[in-house]
Amino acid sequence: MARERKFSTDDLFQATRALLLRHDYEGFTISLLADQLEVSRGALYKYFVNREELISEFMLYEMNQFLVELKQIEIHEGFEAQFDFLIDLFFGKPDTLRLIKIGRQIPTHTNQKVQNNKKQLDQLHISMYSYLENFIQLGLKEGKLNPNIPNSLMLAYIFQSVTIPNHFETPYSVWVSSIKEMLRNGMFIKS
Amino acid sequence: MARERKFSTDDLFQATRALLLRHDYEGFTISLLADQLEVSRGALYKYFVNREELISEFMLYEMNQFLVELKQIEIHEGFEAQFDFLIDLFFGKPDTLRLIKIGRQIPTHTNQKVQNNKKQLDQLHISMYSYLENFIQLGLKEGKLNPNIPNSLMLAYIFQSVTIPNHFETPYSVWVSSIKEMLRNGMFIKS
DNA sequence: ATTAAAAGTAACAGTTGTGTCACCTTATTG
DNA sequence: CAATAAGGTGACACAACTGTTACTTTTAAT
Repeated sequence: MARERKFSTDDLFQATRALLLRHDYEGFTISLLADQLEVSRGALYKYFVNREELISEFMLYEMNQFLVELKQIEIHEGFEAQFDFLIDLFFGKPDTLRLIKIGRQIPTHTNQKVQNNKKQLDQLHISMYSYLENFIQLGLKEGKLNPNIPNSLMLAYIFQSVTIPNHFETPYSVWVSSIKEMLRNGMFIKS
Repeated sequence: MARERKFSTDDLFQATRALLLRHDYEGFTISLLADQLEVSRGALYKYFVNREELISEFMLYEMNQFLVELKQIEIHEGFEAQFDFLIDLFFGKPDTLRLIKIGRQIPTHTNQKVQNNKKQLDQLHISMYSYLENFIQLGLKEGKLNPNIPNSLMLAYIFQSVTIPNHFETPYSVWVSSIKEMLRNGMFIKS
């Protein structure tokens, strides 16, 4: 008994994704989204009550997807294998990592649903960190990681690595292995 | 024969600085600036023709100041001393590094003066990189740096280090020395 | 004291965004 | 084929910006 939709929920999320990546959190507008989906702005408000609700909803979707993939880290035996898996995962999804950062900007002052979504999102964030924390713990237990460096710092470097712009267009495989080398042994030559 | 100003050029730049840091490039508005300086918006337009011109002007000022300090790297003898100087400089001025990034967002589509300021700013950027490039070259010449890692990657890690949030509030000196350790030798234990 | 330049103001027009609403359109189902 | 409910539209009110302008205020020089 309903009219046919001009776009699917998937279309909606995909367009949201693309626009968030192109224009950042600020800069993302409902008008842009409506243009992208070729509907009026009014139509979009049938599916969410405001911008924040849409974005928080989208971020939950995105984050859940990412966690499914990150969970695969547990399949890999040993720290070295997990390290390689992690770097490959992150470099295979640079956009996802950027989105996770962008998603942190959702403001707190808004309706109940958004509050709730933000709470869930925080929970997913914590899940993500606990996977990574386990990874670090394994590395320490195997005596591979330097125990003097704070865990959060090691994780931050791994995260940041993905976002470093390859200005001089070093070939991808060289770039990635340079980053692994940098993370493993730093920039100094062992003396 | 002129009336006394309610704010100095220095006040203007200081307020611009604080607001850019607080609100980012987007988010910085002339209204906020006027409030901060306790003048009307109209008054501000006596000193620049638009937002972009103000910001580009400010960035030139900021960048020139920074380069004066960075130039001091040449005083230090040897790569190790320069490395310590650089880290200390960067960690002493985390805001300045953020501003330099923010300054990269000035749009290209605007008046001639802004175009010109942007060109000058690019020039200063190049100057900055050439100091850093010399630093890297020295490290390579002294056989201290790993020649397999692209220079731009090493510089990126040094830059990024400053912006890593110290979430768990590790004491400052521990934090900085952990970062030096990470940059020097990575997170893996030497085997 | 007059005057003119510089500094400052407040109101205005224009743009771009948000969220809402009455109304129209379309597909299903009874 | 009529009823109905979901999908969609365009116009509206509102807010926050930007940049402009006619006008007022202050101050130093003549």
